[in-house]
Amino acid sequence: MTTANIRDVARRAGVSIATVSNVLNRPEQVASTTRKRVLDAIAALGYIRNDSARQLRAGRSRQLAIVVLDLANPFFTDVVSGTESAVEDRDVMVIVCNSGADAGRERRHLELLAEQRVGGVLITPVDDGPGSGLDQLVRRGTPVVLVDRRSDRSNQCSVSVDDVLGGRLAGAHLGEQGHARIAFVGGPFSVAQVVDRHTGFRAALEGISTVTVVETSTMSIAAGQSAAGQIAELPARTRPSAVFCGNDLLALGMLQELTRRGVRIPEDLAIVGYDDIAFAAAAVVPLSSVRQPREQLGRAAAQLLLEELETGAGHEHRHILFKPELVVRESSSRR
Amino acid sequence: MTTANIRDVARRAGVSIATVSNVLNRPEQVASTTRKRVLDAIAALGYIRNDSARQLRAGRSRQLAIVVLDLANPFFTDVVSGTESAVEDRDVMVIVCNSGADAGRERRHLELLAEQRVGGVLITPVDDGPGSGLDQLVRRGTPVVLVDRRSDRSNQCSVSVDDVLGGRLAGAHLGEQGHARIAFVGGPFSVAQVVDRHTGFRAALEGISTVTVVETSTMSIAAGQSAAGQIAELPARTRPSAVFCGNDLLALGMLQELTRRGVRIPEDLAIVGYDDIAFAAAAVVPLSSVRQPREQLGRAAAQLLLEELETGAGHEHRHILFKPELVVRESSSRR
DNA sequence: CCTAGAGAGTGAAACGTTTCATCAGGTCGT
DNA sequence: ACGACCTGATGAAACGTTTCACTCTCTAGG
Repeated sequence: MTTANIRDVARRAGVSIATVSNVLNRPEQVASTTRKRVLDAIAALGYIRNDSARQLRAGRSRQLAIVVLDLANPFFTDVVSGTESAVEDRDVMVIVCNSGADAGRERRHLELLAEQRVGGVLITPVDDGPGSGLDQLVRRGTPVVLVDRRSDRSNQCSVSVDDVLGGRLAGAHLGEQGHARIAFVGGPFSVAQVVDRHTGFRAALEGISTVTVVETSTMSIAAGQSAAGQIAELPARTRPSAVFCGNDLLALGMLQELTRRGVRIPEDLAIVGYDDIAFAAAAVVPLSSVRQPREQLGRAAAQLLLEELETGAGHEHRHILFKPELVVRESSSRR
Repeated sequence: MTTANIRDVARRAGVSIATVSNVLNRPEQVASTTRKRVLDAIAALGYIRNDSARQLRAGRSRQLAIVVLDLANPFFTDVVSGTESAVEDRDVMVIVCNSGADAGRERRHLELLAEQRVGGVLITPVDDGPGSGLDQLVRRGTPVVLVDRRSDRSNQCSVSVDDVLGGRLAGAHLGEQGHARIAFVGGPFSVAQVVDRHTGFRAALEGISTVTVVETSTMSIAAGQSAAGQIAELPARTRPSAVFCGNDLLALGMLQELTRRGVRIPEDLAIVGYDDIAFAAAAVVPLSSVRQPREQLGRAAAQLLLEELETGAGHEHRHILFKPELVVRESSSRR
């Protein structure tokens, strides 16, 4: 299906292609009668700009990409929805990519994005070490904003949430409730978020209660279920009376499996999750959780990126740190 | 940041640009020593193909798009993950768009995709009437595959699941359990899925039990909660002893709100959902649900699209209909 | 020794825009 | 009446590929 091009439009309207282009890009510069003629021709032919040509000429594209760790986690879909709202009617397209926490997939995505010459990338990276796809992208000069991760390097913006504080909130809350033995469930400890949340958590409970750690290999519902098994099988005197889960998926899996085993939540064991995804509030035992401003995260990141695209070279990289907020629900409130 | 050119590569390798292009696209046609020289130059310069130019020349792009109704619904993220798996290492990029069930957003997305000259589109349409963005796209010759929706027109492929059968499975199951009064919760009835599921459901219960309908305006957790309120407040003698929800979000909202009001699931009231998203199985009272082959749906749709792209004009449109499967869990099993 | 053909490489056109410098024609002030 | 200026329109170059038709060189077969 060979689509009409700008030349066809020009011919039909009896003007030059430059004029058609002007109608499209600087309508005020062309006489209204000509403009009308051109617009009619466009409508008649069903002309649609060819963005490839546009980009080629412009050197850069009007596409942004967001690469998330796990599209199946509602946390990330909310972040995505935040960035989408930030670019609404900006004449920009957002490409959503899912790395699935796999470095290979991440690299492949970034390569394709580089070939597309995307204008910029929002990413929660799996691998941002030297030589990684991300590293190369940044070095090539593509604006990149890290999402949900503070950047160690200074050649990029980042938007993140204070995970240490989040952990501390959870810790303080459970401490106040008088729990003497508490578990932290999450992992792997190679990911910064886990470390930070754990650190804050521990700090808040220093000298107040003992904290045991159940390390998981992922942060999924299934991992939560199996961690629940481990905890339920501990001898009664060492079993914790509360757990803090590294995210809500873990917490939901935990909640289910413990209930199945006859452990009552929160009477026998209190649970606090992290992220405050919609499913946390909607659980049969509504889940206490450390809320992250998910949409805001995505929105702020997009704004930073757009800003960088506009200011260009003179841009100063910024690092935005949001504060999380504890939402107490039934799963951790002693009645 | 001006990136290296194919011309730069050619110069550095001491060959013509045609040869560089050959190395990239038909490596077997160039002598191995030259090839090596070119590859070295590419590596040294960090050359990256410019896809805009490539597309411009080729006339079409190597991008597919999938436009979903609601990215926050795990059902759709699973479908997306299915299509992603189908195009793995196909040297194709999938663009994920979220219409959010909003016709305006859908149209805007489709316009941008048309400008990109995407190779094809997978879509669960909000609006596919004449004059809609989708209609125009198809008319321009872009291959389109409908997802989770059977197509009335014959100029496109479609992949869907037999919703009437799904409704029937749910109905038969609840009928067998001896429920005399059953409610169907879902809506709006302007969407085909709702109508079909309801139809099948009713058909299975014909003459067995009475079915009342609670129509909702969306299929969200919140809608489920408010529907639960309505049902709980019915006088005891007309209150149903089982409900079938149009999707799992509704069912989860329902499950929570009813529990909160002291209704025991499944003893006082049985619940069956639809989709079988991960959160259904993971609920505290594991949710019975009509399972749709979510990833398969996405995968099959992508395969159909790829097939159409390869065969070109001679392509015969196909309509794939999957069969759903009832998964009985605690929420509907009388013990 | 001559020619056919294979193998390897190349020049140039084409894809569809945008934009810059230029031009035609008209208006205005002096 | 004449230059200065403005408005609106245009021709042509450029963006970075891919590909077609072509040339050149070398080998093998007769």
